[in-house]
Amino acid sequence: MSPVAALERPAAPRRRDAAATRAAMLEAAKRQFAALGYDRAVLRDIAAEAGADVALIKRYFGGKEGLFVEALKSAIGGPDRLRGWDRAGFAREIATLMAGDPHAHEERTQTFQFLLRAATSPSTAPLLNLAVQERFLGPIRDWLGGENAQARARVLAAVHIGFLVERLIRGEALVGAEREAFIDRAAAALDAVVQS
Amino acid sequence: MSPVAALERPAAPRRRDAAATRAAMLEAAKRQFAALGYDRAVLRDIAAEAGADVALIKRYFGGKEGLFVEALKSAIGGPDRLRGWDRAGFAREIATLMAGDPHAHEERTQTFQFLLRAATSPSTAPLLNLAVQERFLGPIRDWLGGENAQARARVLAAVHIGFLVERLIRGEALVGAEREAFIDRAAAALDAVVQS
DNA sequence: CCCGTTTGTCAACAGCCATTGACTTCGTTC
DNA sequence: GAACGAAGTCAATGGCTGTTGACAAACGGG
Repeated sequence: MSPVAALERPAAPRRRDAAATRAAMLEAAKRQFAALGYDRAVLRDIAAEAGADVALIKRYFGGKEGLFVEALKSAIGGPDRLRGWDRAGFAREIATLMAGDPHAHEERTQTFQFLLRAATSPSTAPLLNLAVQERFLGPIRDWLGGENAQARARVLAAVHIGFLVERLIRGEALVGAEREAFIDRAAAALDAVVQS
Repeated sequence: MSPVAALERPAAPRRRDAAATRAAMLEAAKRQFAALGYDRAVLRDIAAEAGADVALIKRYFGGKEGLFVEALKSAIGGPDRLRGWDRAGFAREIATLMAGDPHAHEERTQTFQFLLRAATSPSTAPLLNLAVQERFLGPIRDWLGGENAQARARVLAAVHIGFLVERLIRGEALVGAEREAFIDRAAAALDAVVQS
């Protein structure tokens, strides 16, 4: 019934490669967790989507929670992601991003859903908190510098998150005058935090 | 172990009253769903907290989903928080709320948590969309007034939600100097939107 | 070519939980 | 006060899902 991996020419079931299957499972996990949330995501389905067996999840990740943490880290990315941002363009760039681009946002949206779901689920919130602290708040704090960097980083993260959620709820991208107005306001809000 | 309804004098098991037990179950459901989310919330516990039996949930609400929807409606219909806010105090009030209060952060954030967690349940997405539009975006827009009210309302709602989520992830309330700094910055960010 | 190790597969288990229907008790009406 | 319906209780059942250990196949070095 499901169009999972129906047409994956069964003649070449992928040469045995632990790293590859591990990566495939991680990818599938990100998709499933994003779409369904932690509790509703089913290990069997994740494994199936990756073209692997459930038992391997235990072997490679220890269990469901381990898989989730690993997927979370993979989704958030490394702590050096902020490198190269400049203060001037930052606010408007983020704002434009959040207004929504009709194209090319598939992957980003998925990551968001993933993070949002993780945030709103009590079972995973502590895990997310840890990851955010290490890979988001810390780097942003350092990037901001100056006084009260920690608190400002918190606020910045909150505002950022807010735009992501709004974008997610809205569903479609903004257009025309409303889009311009939105970007202006959002950039102003972000700048208010970045500029001390 | 759990301090559910242990001390509800068992001598007076409540005179038979369908409406009352229904209401009690709804109240318990709101609490449990807010605290645990849809999936982790257990009907047995909800019934127990309401001092009723599980089977009645089926009879009165049709099932778990029905109970959830009903609880959501009930939560949405709560008091309107925007009434009486003035432009001057608004930002700081919200910011303080989001910093977290070591005490008394039960009732106030429960509804918000419930709504946020509900956002991840596909079956309630339309319901929630409507609620956000009617009870959040609409009032905020009217309250803001002036030019580009709609766009500004979007941004304001987004920032607000962002703080909610950040609070949810963070888990604990802020204290001391960081708390003060956070409130200041958050208020500034909100003000940047409110003041046209 | 052989053997140990890695990789992948299979089936069963065990716990949790919503659902369900039959049964009992209470309240009300005639 | 008898009978009917509503309110509440109880136990069992069935499905779902994470986990687990035993087994088979492939790989690679000696």
